[in-house]
Amino acid sequence: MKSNISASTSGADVVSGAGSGSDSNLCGVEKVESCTRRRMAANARERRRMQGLNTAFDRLRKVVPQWGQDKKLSKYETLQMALSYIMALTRILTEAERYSSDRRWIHIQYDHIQGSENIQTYLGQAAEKKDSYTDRIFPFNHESFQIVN
DNA sequence: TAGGCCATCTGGTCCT
DNA sequence: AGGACCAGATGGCCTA
Repeated sequence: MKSNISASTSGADVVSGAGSGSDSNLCGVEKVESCTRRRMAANARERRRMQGLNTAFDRLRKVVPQWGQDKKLSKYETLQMALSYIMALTRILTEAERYSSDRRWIHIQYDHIQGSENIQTYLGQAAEKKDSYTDRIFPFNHESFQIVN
C-alpha cells in the first residue's frame, strides 16, 4: 500500500479546505473549518468505499481460475475472467441439460474433469491446455480482452 | 524510462 | 443536508 497515505490525505485536505479561493467563496470564510471537516469525512468515506470495492475484487479473484499465474489479475482482467468463467459454467449446464439422457456425454465430461480438485481447477487447467474441447468450453485468453463500448 | 496499474483526492450528480 | 456513486486528475510503485 501507499507509504504516503496519511501525509497526502491531511495535506490535500488542508489545501482544499483553506487554500483555494473557490472553496472560500463557496463556504464563506467563517465556514472554512466546517467545510474542511466535511471534505475530510467525504474523503474517508470514499476511501472506505474503494476499500470495500477492492475487497470484493479480492473475493472475486479467489473464485475465478488463475491458471497458474503468480501475478495477481488486474481488476480489468478479473472482470473479464469472471465473465468468461460464468459463460463457461453456463455452457456446461446447458449441455448437461441437453444431453442429460445421453450417458456418453456424461462420460466425456468425466474424462475431462477427472483429476481436477473441482470445477474451478478444471477450468483453469482447461484454459492452459487449449485442446479443442476445452477451447470450446472455456474460450478465455488474455489476447481476447477488448474494450466494450 | 515509458507504460500499466493502483490509491487517493476532488467536485459533480443523484437519492433519501 | 448528507451520503453514495462516479469520473477525472494526480502521483507513486513496479516491470519490461
